[in-house]
Amino acid sequence: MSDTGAGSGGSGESLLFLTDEQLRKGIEAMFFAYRGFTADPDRILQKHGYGRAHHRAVHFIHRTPGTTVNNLLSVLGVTKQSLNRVLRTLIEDGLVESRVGQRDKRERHLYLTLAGEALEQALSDAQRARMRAAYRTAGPQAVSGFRQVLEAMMDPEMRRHFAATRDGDQ
Amino acid sequence: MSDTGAGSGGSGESLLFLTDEQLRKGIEAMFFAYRGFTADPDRILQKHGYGRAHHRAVHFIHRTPGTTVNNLLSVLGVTKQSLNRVLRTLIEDGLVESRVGQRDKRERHLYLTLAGEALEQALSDAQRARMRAAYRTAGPQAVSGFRQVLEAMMDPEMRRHFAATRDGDQ
DNA sequence: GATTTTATGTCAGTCTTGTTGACTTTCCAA
DNA sequence: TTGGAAAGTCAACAAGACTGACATAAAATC
Repeated sequence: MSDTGAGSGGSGESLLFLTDEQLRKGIEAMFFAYRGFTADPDRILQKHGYGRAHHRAVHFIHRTPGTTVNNLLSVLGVTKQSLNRVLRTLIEDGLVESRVGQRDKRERHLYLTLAGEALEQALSDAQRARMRAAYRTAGPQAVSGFRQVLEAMMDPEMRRHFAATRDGDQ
Repeated sequence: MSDTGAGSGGSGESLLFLTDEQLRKGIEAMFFAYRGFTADPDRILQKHGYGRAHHRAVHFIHRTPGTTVNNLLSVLGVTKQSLNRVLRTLIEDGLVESRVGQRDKRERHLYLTLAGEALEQALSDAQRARMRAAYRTAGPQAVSGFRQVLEAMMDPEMRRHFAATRDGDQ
């Protein structure tokens, strides 16, 4: 999946003249778009007294129910102290359940409670709505390119985490 | 899960069948890619004792020399107090020069010094290198789509800021 | 069985960067 | 000329990242 998506073979395709100006526009596009990308969930989170860190935790626990703390750490790329602060509040608030592992009792497996799923739903609905609108505006061709460039921009380890889940559209 | 995004009928272009799963992948792609996007500058900044906020200020002052603090505020989307702390250190360290406005003496016009330009160069070189590599990997078709989706994802006000500068590739 | 490693959690302290509130200087308009 | 608005600064606080040290329990290894 990480091999060049250029695919269609022609060597003429590699004649990509990228001026610094074009690259700068790409950089600013990432900056401005990421703000839009987080704006809707941020508003919802604020009402609950949570931050982006909580969103990320909830998102990835939803994506991979039963994931361990260590797993989550490597996906999120933060320290355990940092994650722990977030998880503690989520557990106290009854959004996340932490179950001792059966095979390995040192591990804690994380699950969203019904309340946790409800918050995840609200957050991801908002984010998906924006993503869907952007996709619709840009069209299917653009969606494919969008994903290809983003994947190529990741660090290899992140790309592994990214590719680790089912997909469906490529 | 929630509503599966099906084409709303109508025009041929809207035959975009977007499952929640596909949208979730797009969301995660943004998350992971943004980390890669900021990783290289972050390493450079750390050596200088700066953070991302400094990078953003330096970037936009470079882009629009002579911009006022207020201008910068609306682009960056933070409070003036927050920006001020960053600007103060940059001015103290001799990377940014603040000149009192001629027409309106309340305004401060911001410029990068030679040292400031040097840091900007180092930061944007690193970021452009990654962007260029991603573009090359993904191909020209993908680059166009990437930009289209990102622009569609921005809030309208950010889109204005984004579109406000010269472009070159579209 | 003893030791080491691993997984997790906690406490304390620092740093960046966001926030609000209060203030000064400057401009402009009634 | 006076009062309000705008631009910018200073101070204090909060979220959330970090490091470092330490505790506990379980698994793995010797």
